[in-house]
Amino acid sequence: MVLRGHRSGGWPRVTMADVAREANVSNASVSRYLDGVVPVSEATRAAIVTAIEKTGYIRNDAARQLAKTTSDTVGLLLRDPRNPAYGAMHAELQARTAQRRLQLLTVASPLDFPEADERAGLRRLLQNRVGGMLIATGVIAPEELVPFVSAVPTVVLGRPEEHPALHAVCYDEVANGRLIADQVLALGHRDVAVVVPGRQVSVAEHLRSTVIVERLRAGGAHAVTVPTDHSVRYPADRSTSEVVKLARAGRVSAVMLPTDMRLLAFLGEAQQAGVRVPEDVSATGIDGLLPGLELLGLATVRLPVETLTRRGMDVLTDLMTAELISEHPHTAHHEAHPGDFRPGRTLQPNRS
Amino acid sequence: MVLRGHRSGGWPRVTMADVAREANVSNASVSRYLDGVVPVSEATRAAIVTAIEKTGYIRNDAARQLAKTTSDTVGLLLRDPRNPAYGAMHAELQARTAQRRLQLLTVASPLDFPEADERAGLRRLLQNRVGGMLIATGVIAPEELVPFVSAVPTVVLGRPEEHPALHAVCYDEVANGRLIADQVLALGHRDVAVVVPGRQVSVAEHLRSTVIVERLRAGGAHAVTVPTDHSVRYPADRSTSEVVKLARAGRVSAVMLPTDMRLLAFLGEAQQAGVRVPEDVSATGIDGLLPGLELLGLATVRLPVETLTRRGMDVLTDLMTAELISEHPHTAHHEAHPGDFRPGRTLQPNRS
DNA sequence: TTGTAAGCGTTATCAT
DNA sequence: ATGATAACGCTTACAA
Repeated sequence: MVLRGHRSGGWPRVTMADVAREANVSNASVSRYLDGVVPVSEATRAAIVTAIEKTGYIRNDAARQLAKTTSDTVGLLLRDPRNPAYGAMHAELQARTAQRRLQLLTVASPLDFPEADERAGLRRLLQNRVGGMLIATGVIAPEELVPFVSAVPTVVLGRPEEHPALHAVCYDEVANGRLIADQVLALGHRDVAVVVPGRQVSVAEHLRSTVIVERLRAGGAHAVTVPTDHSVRYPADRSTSEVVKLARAGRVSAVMLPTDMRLLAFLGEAQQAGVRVPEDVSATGIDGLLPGLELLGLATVRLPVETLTRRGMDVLTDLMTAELISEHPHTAHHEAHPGDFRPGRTLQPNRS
Repeated sequence: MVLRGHRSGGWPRVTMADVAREANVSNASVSRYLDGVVPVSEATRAAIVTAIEKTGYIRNDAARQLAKTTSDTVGLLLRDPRNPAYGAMHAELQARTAQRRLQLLTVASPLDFPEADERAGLRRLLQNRVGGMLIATGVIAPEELVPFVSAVPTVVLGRPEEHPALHAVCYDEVANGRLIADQVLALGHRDVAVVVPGRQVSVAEHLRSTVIVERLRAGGAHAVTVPTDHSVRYPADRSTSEVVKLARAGRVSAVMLPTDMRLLAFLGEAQQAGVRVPEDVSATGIDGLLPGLELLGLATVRLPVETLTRRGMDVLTDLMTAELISEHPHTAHHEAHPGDFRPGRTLQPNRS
């Protein structure tokens, strides 16, 4: 499909030259006025302003980007807008970029073909010559990311990243996993089911779950792992039914899931199967970002989105300006931010 | 802040000319190969492919856009990514644009300064010379939209729009309001509180609520309206406490809110105030898009996002191709899609 | 099928 | 402070 763009239909596009002619000044003056950094005389300013009003001129960003070799657009690769955890991140980043007078260009990757699409999304961002990139908890492997990173300042956001060439501001998934595992242990649970997504599903989820399992075992509990290769789409995949089955059989007194969306899925299936939470089995998630969380009484860890996005933007802009002065640190920046445990009625002392 | 972009730091940018030189062909051949529509000989194809591999070339989209006067990017103005209703829309649209080999450029407007920011967002989209625009339930007035619309094919999405110059694919808020009001009436409620947001908060919400009020009154019920000038941020604004007060005083047997997020806020405050839902008062929302909906048992109307986004993209691409052949319909296209009532335990027969 | 060259609408350099 | 004019990297007639 070939689509005609802006030039079509309506009036012929008005360019900067039109404005200049209308205002009886040079092209350059208009450009300078628009930039606002070099001062122009009051007379020309006035002429330009009215000319712009009259013509309805809007600056062509493509031409601008081509002429400047710099960009004030930040690219965001976003995993799944449907998931409130990413929605919150998107909203936060939007606000923070606006604050810094930067643009945010968002590319979302549909859940269904993550790998291929994240690569394509990355390319699209690069084609747009973004000045910096934010990778929000993608599934793409670090090695694949590295070649891109040499082209543009990039910060991996949210997902734990140890790669020496990738700057990262992430959730402290190790701390988070321990935090909630300790709560479960403290309440006397000794037989616990844990859903463990593969790392190709989500690096973060995989890490959370494995940490939880380790911690449970270190604490003397018996942890039953239930693997899954499916994304957190609600409603659920097979691992959920698996866990419900374990609960119904009384084989576990608690069920732990790496995200609140999965917890929701579990609660839904449990309800249908007649398994009561928390009477029959306790359950926990991680996120703390779902609207309605408190009403449902989800026991979870609240991720620090606000801190994450703030620090992420800090690091990225530092990087972008550092490149400006050709200062290349050879050690990538890594930082991790733990969340807070949020008690909820889905997690109760073990009564069995 | 001045930020250096792509050109900085890493290697000097490789251009199409570099690829052409490497492959011993002309610039034009490379361009044609990349476009894929005009065939090139096998020999040149092979040479180009290896040259691209070797150089790591990535096409500069700004230059491309400048040279073509058309764009295959669709701009999306999105209200609030934190709200699952918009998150769902975003995800859907992402998938649908990808399907049509179009790009989706998203600009989100933070809740706090809707009016000014939506105008700015629109400008940004236009500066990017998008080939089409999707306005997802903004708050900006139709009159303000019209001048932009003459520049680019535009479809208003989700929010009810009657303006003769604006194409719109929206939720049938009248049908939705009636649908749920009828349910409440049928269950014998005769004293009902309705939260009514101002139209400057949200055109859609305003309409939903006023329709509900009308319908209730037409059905012989007494409707208490509680106005609000605040956005649907959870937790709540004063109108929520107001409604809780009415419920506690026993002045109403049901409370109706124009969105599920508001319903959530109400449920939260009610719980804290010791008002039981549905024992003391029934409550309804509209959306049906919250994850965990069924668990909470929200009585609501499920909005048809899938249909909306599909039709929206249909209309937009029609418009974009119609402009191509200079065919200008003088009557704007309007269509509305009703949702489905979803029963939930928050809505019960009136027992008072 | 391939190459040449004239734009596309800005910004930036260098005079003035 | 302002005005020419050369990039910027690509597409697309038009020629060959």
